[in-house]
Amino acid sequence: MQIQKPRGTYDLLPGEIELWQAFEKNVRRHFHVAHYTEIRTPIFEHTELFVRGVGETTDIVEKEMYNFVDRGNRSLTLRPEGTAGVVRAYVENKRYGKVDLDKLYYLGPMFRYERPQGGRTRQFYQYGCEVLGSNAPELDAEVVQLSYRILADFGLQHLQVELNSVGCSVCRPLHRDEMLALVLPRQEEFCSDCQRRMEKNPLRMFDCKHENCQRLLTELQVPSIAERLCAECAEHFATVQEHLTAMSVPYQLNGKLVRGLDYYTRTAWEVTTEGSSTLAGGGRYNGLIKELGGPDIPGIGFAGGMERVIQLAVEQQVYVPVSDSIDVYVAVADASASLPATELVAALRAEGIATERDFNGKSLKSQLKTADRLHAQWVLLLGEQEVAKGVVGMKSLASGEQMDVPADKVVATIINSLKKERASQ
RNA sequence: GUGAGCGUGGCGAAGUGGUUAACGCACCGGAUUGUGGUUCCGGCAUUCGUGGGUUCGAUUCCCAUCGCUCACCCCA
Repeated sequence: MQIQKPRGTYDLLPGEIELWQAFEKNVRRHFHVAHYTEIRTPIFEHTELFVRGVGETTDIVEKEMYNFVDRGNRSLTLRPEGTAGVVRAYVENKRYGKVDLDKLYYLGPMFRYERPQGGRTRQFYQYGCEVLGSNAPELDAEVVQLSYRILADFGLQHLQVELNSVGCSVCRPLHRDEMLALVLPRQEEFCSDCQRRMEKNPLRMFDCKHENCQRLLTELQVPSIAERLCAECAEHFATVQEHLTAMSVPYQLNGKLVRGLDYYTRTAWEVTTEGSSTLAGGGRYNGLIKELGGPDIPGIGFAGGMERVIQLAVEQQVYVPVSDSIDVYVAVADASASLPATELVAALRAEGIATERDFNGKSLKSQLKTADRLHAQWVLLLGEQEVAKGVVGMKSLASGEQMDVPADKVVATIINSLKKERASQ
C-alpha cells in the first residue's frame, strides 16, 4: 500500500493554487492599506496557552486539539486558532510598551481534530487580524468592515454581515442567570444538546436547529443577550453600527449570534453567504490579554477560513487570470544543438523571459506540440543547420511564420517583439 | 464522537457470479527525409481501495479494514 496523506489534509496542486495566491495577495493588500503589519507566530505552542486562551469548556479544547509530548516531556499543541498565539507574542514581546495600538495580521495553517467535511479539514488555513490597545467602537467598525471588504473585493457575491453584541462581564452573567431561571424549570422539554448547552453555554441554545427548542425559547420569552446589554455595552454597540453604516457595510443584527470561543466580549460578528457556512468570524476580547498574563488591555480580531473562501469563489466562478503560459520554447532539433540551446535558454531567462525547452530528446514535431500546449509566443529552433549558419530559427506560433535570426541578435529580437506584443494588448 | 452513502486505468464513466473488464478525455508513438493546433492509425487496467471468507470460480455475495462524501455536533 502506498502512503496516503493524513485524513483531513489535502494537497494544493498547480491549477488550484493560483486562486489561493490571488486571494492571499488580496488579503495582504487590504491589510497593508489599512496599516496592519504581518506577524508570524509558531505553529505549535504550549498546550496551556490554548487551554487558558480559548477556554477549557470549548469544543476546541475538549476534543479537537492536536496535542503531543516532545522529547523534553513538554505538552505542546498544534495551534487550533490564531488569536491565542498572537496575544501571547504581544505580551511576551511587551508590544504594549512600544506601540499604543498594535494592528497585526496573519495568514497560515491551523489544526483541529474533526471529521472532515465540506469546508472543514484538519489542517486548514486562516487569515485574520488582531488589534490590541483600543476599546473604541470605531475600531470595531473598522475591523468588521475589513473582514467584509476583503471578501467582497475578491468578487464574492451575496455576502452578509451578521452582527451582535455578547455583552461584557457585567451584563452577561446577569443575562445568563435570567435565561437559566426561565429555561431550567422546563429543562426536560429541550433536546439533549440544549440540556448540555444549559450547563456549558446557555447562549448557544439560540442557534439550536430543533424547531421545538426554538419554540420553547419564544414561548418562555427568553431575551437575547442583545436585549440585556448594560448601558456602556449598549452605547458601544450603537456607535459601532453608526460607523458601519457610514462605511456602507451591509450588516444585519442577529441577537442569536453566538461565537464559540469563551473570550469574546461585546461586538461579535460573522460574514456569511446565504445558507452557507461562515466565511469569517470575529469579536472583541477585552479580558484575554490579562488572562494570558499581560496588562488589562482590550483587543479585537477576526479570522476567515481560506478553504471556504476558495470553495465559494469556485462556485461563484470568480475569475482569476491564470498565466500558465511561457514566452519562448526552445526546440532542439539535433543533439549537436544542445549546448547552444542551453546557452540560449539561460540568456533568455536572464532577461526575465519565461522560457522552456525539451529535455527528453523528443521529436521536433512533438516539441512543437508541447510549445503549442504551453501557449508559447515564440519557438526558437536550433538544429544542425542553424548552428552551422550561426542563426536561430524564430517561429511565431500565432502566425506560423518563421525566419532565421543571427544567433547573437535573437535575445534582443525576442525582447523587442514581446514588448510590441504587450504594448498592443 | 453519532448516523447514512460510496471506492473500476491520470481524469470521467459502463459492467457482469464464469475464458481476452466497454467507451470518452488526457497522454505517448506514427502518417517517407527537422516543424504545432484539425484528421486518420496504433499504444495505454495480469486488474476492479486493501485483507480475509463463501464458491468449482468473484471486480461483482459476506465480513473486516483503510479512504472519500454528506448530515449532526461544532466551527473559520
